[in-house]
Amino acid sequence: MPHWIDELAEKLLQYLESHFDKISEPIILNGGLSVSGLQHVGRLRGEITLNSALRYALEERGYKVKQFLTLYTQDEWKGKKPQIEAFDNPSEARKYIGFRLIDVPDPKGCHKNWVEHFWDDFGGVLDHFAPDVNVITTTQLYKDKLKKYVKIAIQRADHVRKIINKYRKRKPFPENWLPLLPRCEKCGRIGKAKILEVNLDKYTVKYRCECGFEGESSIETGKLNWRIEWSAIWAALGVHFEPYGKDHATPGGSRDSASELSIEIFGRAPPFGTPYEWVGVLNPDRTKKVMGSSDFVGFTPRQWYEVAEPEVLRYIYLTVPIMKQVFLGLHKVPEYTNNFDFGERIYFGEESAEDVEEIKRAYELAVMYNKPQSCPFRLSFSHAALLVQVISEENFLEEAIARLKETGILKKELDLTERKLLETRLNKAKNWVKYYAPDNMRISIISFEESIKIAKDAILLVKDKSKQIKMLVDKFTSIPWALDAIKESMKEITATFDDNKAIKDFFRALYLVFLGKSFGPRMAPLLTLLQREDVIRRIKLLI
RNA sequence: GGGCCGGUAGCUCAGCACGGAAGAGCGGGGGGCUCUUAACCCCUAGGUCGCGGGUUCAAAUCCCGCCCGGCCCGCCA
Repeated sequence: MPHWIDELAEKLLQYLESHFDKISEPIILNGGLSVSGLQHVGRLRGEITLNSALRYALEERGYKVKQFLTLYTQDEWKGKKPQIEAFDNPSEARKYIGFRLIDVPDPKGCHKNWVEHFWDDFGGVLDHFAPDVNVITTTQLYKDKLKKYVKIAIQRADHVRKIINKYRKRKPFPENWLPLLPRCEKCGRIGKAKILEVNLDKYTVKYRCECGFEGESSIETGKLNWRIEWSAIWAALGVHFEPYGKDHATPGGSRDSASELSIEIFGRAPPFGTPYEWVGVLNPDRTKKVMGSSDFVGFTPRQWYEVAEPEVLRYIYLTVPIMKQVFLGLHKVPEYTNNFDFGERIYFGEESAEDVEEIKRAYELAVMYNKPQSCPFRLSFSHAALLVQVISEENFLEEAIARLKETGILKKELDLTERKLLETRLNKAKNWVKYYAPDNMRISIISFEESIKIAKDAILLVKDKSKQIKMLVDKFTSIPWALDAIKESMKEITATFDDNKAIKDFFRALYLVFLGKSFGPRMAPLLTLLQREDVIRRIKLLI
């Protein structure tokens, strides 16, 4: 069975053939986001990943494609509780209620405004999740491409009204209503003013605002009503495809009405589309919550990018059917990465499974233009997470490679691509350990005081070995403090033990004294990272 | 009132569009690795496939009804 992206591509091409005169190129894909708050990772699902994968599929079929992302920056800032609380001074924040998003100041003062502040954690890393996305704002569109369609909408206001009123039986708009929300120049709020007169030649609107101010402002600073706005954007950008969140998908909902307006008012077939399900957060305590921008629930693409590879997220989104809920938690990055690696091995035929074709395609669409030539060496994420904790900071890539060879996990020389991939993964793992790793995956040396306490138990494991341990201490005092010498010394000691059980107990005792638990990373490399004196005084506790 | 998604092993889920002896990963348990990792390798899950009907030689898979959970829309953008 073909991947759903390919099915979508075929359907889109059919739709374009039957609803547009011919398939005009480039094919325009658009997505839309209102920057009402936290720009979470869920918004990468439909508006970014889906579109970019679709784009890739269409390009494979020989079409030119352009991918847009429209930011709804002209929308009203509603001042929901979490939005207000984003400010240090909530009472002051209330005065921005009704402002356009673009006019609300940055609550933290580090960017030009609210939009730029919250866009940063999404837009700043967007390239890594999908290349060549043309990001535009409605604020900009109202100054250029949208003007023509704003005029049409106003000229055909009565027709617009009749269509929209079909969808709002309870509160129909009155006659002489215009689909325009002007911005008051005095109080700064949008959509609070009654329109008195529109001058399309000057492109201005006279209004009387709720605040009492009567004035005239440029239509550019206001906006169209939502449904007509959506269809106007389609017309202005020439959109052929746009996915939409499930909130728009209800029959008779905003997508349906916008489609009708597109045909009736702008004489243009609406874009093809598909609804998509929202994404939720999965917390380590297993509670779940749907991600929400203005509710500030979720985490951002930047947060993902710090601890995980972007293609891993793309792989998730491309594996799960688009109408199914997905819950994501950053604590599960190792698992997600494993799944991605699995897909990669399937793709390169290193492993077999059922439904191979779909897995292969999901992988291909996840990596797109960054596909390696052949199946690269991959270090499992959880192993990487442990490894980064026991190698030194500087030169960590070389050290990691040496360690991996030593333990037999890496058996060949890495090429440049593989080195790069490994380096990336180690870096992600390092951050992941810092922020999200559960305690039992953290390796940390306990204090000497704790060591003394725990030694009482540890010593029971090696109670008849004090002679050998003394010998070890002697060796440790005299050898050069380096990996090989440490390893040699330990081998010499354990060689005198009677059985495996004794060796195991010996190591358990060591782990207890250093880590406070009876297991841990390979001991010798760990010891090289510690001070000789510290190692010796702790081992002495076992005598 | 309308719409979507889910209910399969302790957990996360795959399998259902083309019905044919209940699956994977993780966790848990056991073992291996001339040296010790939660790396890597091997073994181990006996679960009313939400419930009830129907179709069929055969249903987790198709049809009908119901129950439970999560979510969206009901005229904001």
